[in-house]
Amino acid sequence: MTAEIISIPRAALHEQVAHRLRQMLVENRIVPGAKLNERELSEVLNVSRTPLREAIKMLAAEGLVELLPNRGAIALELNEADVFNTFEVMAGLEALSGELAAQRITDAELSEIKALHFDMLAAHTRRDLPTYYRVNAAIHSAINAAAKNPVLTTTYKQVNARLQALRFRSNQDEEKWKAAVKEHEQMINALTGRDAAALRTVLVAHLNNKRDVVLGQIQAAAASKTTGAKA
Amino acid sequence: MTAEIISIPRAALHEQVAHRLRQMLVENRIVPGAKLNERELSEVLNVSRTPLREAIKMLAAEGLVELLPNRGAIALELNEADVFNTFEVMAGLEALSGELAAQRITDAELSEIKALHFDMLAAHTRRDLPTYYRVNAAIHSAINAAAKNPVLTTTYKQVNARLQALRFRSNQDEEKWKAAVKEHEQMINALTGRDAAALRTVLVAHLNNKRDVVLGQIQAAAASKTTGAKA
DNA sequence: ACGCTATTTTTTGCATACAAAATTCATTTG
DNA sequence: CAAATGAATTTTGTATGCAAAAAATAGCGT
Repeated sequence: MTAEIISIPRAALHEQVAHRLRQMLVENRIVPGAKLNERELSEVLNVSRTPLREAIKMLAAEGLVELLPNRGAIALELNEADVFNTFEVMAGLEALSGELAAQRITDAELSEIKALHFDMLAAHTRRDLPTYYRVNAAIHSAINAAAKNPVLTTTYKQVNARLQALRFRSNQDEEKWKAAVKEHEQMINALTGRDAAALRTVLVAHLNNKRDVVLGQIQAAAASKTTGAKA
Repeated sequence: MTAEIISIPRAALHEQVAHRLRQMLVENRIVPGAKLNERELSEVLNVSRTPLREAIKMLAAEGLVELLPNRGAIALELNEADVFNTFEVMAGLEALSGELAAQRITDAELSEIKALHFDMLAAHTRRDLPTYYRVNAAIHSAINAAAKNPVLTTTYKQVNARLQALRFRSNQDEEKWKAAVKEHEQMINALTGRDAAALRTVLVAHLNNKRDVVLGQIQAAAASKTTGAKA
């Protein structure tokens, strides 16, 4: 008697393809502005064009790719204004997450976030940026989860995904990094005190700073490009 | 010489289909929970199943339909918790719209909103609910536009679309209607004074009341259904 | 040599065809 | 007669084929 042969009726093909494309976009394996060639992708992903096209339509609705009539799809390309606007919405969604989380978080959830906070401090102390990024995202995700609103979570993830692609791996300003860690401490305090208003304030400030860092990097990248300096 | 035969290279078929399906869903021509039969719909819409399925995938990504593996798609069905959560997010998005609008609105935009406000008062005085709804939506839309953030507008529309389907045509409580109009007056005042904080407060309260009205109607509908009373 | 146009090639968009899964319906059996 | 089983039908999911549009290329003239 084999235990559970029906491993799991794995997700539909178009779902798998959408998932893999999302990864490729977020990891910059498909760079912003790049064309999504259907024949090429269907070969790489080993599926026919039909489920591939269905997946691309989903990504378009999610705002990860742009559909050009009769010219296929291209990976989302954000100009400075787009980044600014997207961060503005993210700040609003984070603020809402924080407000609700402050009201609804359980002690267990709060403990876990505090643990993650120490993980983050460790990563910061080691100047381990990748781990810092990962833990940082986990903390924001945990706050969002504590808000206990699936609609908010979905909306948050969808908008956030558009920004993931431009998560520069380059080290950010040491001073700003310190400030970010400081803000995280304030977040923990606000959460512990179940102070919704305070958490909103901290999160909005935090997101605004994040926005400025990213915009600064974009401007720096643009400048080095025009002057011909290498990355 | 015929004037402009090439009217406009009309949108791709899957876009048209998505648009029409959205309408059918929002207007409750496809009721919540109903199956979207592909053969049936492709006959009604006079397209093959390929662009139809692409459109359905887009609607799924927008959250207007739910995809059931190997069982097609069904129109979004919201339980009370879903409605509550969706309104919670809408309140956050409205609040953000208001905050930004208070900072960025032009005198011309403000004048137009004031004009719409009078249209709304007229509709209220006439007890003309359909017009009231239309103008009401136009005002909220105008505030959103005044925020001048396309990402916010898109997100707002997408989440709001999920609630459109349950916009009951039934008359709401007279007292609550009056309260809603009162809130709109406060909105105008806050906008005129460019008072972002005040507008946020009013809009959140306004959305919470809207939420309660809708939830009340859902509960009433559910109750009359179980008791067998007719609508 | 350069720019413009015509032709080929590629690519997208839609329709159709086929396979697999789910649903329906009839039949059988307790 | 009800429940269960199994075949027939319907429906979804994927692949392929074909037409139209866009892109690339070659040819032409200046």
